[in-house]
This record gives sequence, structure tokens and C-alpha cells, in this order.
Amino acid sequence: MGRAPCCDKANVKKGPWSPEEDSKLKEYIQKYGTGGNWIALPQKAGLKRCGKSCRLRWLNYLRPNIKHGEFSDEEDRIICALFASIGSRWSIIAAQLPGRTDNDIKNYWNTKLKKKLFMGMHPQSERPFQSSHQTPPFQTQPLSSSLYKECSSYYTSTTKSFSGLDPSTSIPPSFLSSSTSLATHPSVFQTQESRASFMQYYPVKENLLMFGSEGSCSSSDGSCTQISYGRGIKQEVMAFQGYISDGLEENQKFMLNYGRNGGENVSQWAETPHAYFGDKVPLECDLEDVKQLVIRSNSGANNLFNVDESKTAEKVTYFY
DNA sequence: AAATCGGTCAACCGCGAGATA
DNA sequence: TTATCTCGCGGTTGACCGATT
Repeated sequence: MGRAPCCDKANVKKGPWSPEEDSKLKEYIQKYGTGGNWIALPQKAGLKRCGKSCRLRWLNYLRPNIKHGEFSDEEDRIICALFASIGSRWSIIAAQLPGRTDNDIKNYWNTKLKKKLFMGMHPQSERPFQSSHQTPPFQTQPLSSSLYKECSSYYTSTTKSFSGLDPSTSIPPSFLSSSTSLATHPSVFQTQESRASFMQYYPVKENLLMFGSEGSCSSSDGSCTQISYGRGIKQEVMAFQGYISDGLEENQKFMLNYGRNGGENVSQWAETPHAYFGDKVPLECDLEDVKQLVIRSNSGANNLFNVDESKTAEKVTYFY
């Protein structure tokens, strides 16, 4: 038996939203909220739209504080750093860029940023574009030198590791206070190495790696989950633990405490005592992780980061 | 001036996860 | 435990628009 459709496809309007529909939706949500049920919302609001379509329109366009227009270099850097670290988890990346939506960032990455990155690293590139409909982006603006420096320094072929990201500048403070913490997305960390590399970005405050709280509300659904620290957290150690071996005392152990506190999800990284972070903690990723990341991101026909699996490590670095 | 091409981005689709009955 | 429903995510599509031929 197939999946039931979320709405009556025959009786819903598709395509671009009219200003009238926009104002209907906006007015309704501002007055009554979503009611936690997008499926029922269009009927209540007098819209002939699918609930999913309403949700998307609200989240990506109508909700307050949406930022449109050019991305700053700093935003470029953040996207770049996070993409290298966690891949195409756009909602997570969006959560670190207030006012930006996952859709925005995804579009920006696919249409501009990866080309900028490519051009910045290979201004005289002879690299072939492997699909006939891939246009060499020679006309695009080269990556700014600072961003190029940042992104191109991810990978060091001699050590087969990524490095060069300064944790104190690459990740904005809001990253640390996101309501959509990575801690709630265990699948983000597909390998021990990537877990460790991500964790290196988090500052340590009194022996705790912290997620959540502090009023930042940038998740793509516009909702906030207040994270509380300390008291009352049910100590429920979840799926993953990380080990960081470089820049820390050997095999320093971190644990994610995750659970619910009075109906709220709470999560908290904790470390055993005596850990320290040096001034510069290199970002370490296993080469295979990166290859897999690139290969995975390659499935689309328009992807510029085509990688032949047979390429050497040196050639893999070519793309970053 | 018309046709074609390429880039952008809003919107759609299908799937997995989580909640609930 | 299972079935069903809704939400949210990431990949993809296609309309639109400006540039080029």
C-alpha cells in the first residue's frame, strides 16, 4: 500500500504564491499561529494550498527577520567551514546564520559558493568539466583572498588532514547557542574523526562543551527550544562519544548527555576534567571521510566537485 | 528584434523520523 | 507492537530573467 498523500492534490493550487495568498497566510499565522498542524492550516486560513506548501512559504519567505540578498564573506566562511565539517546538512548550517534559510543556503552553495571556491583555488584551472552541460565558471568572481585562504587551507596533503580553520573566528558565537544543536543530530557525525573535528570548534567553559540556549533563534522552522543547563538534566548518555587525540590530552573523552527536562529536550556535552584546547586546534578529518563527502555530493549532474575515485590524495585535495 | 543560453531561486517531491493512537 | 499521520529535510525541478548571439 502506498503512502497516503498529505493533501488532495486535485484541489490544491501549485506554483508561485500570489500576494493575496501571502497576506492570507501571514495574517492567519500572526493571529493564530500554526497551531502545530500545517496540514489543517490552509483550510482554516482559507487557502487552496497544501499544508507543506504553506509551511515552506512561511519558513522561507514570510516569517519575520528573513534575510535576503548578498551573503557576506563571513557567512561564506561559515558555510564553507560547516560544509567541510558536516556536509550538506543545510538546516544545521542555516541555524548558524540568523535570518538565512536552509533553502537559501542550499541554493547559494549550489549556484555560487562552490564555484567561487573552485575558482579561488584554481584561477588558471585546466580542470575539465565532466558533463557537457557544466559550464566552466570562468566568468564568476574569484573567491576573495581571505576566504580562499581559509577554505584552501583545509587540507594538508602531507599529513592527510584538514587544518587551517581558526576555531575562534570560523564559527560565530551564535553557533554555540543554536537551538538546533548538532547534539540533537547524531547522524551528523558519521565517523569518529568527523565527530572529533567538529567538537574541536566548541569552546570549553568550565569543563563543559555547551549547546543551546542564549536566545538565538535561527533554526529554519523559526522555533526555539530553550536548552537548560545544569540542574535537572536527566543523565541519559546517548548514541555517541567523541575522542580527541590532537591538541588535547590523549584520548580526552567527551560525552553527550541528552534527555528531557520538564518536557524540553536538553542536551549537553560533558568532558572528563583536565581537557584543554590550545590556541589553534587543527581540524582533522580522515581523507576517506572527505572523499566520501565529495563523492556523495557528486551525485547531482551539475556538481562541480566531480571526483574520480581513483584519484590520489593530492588530487582529492584539489577540490578543497 | 528574436532566439537561445545559462544562472538563479522559489517551490515541489519523496523519504525518514518521531509522535500518537 | 503496529499502523498511521505529520513534520522536517535534502534533492530536484522548472519558471523566470538577463546576457549573449
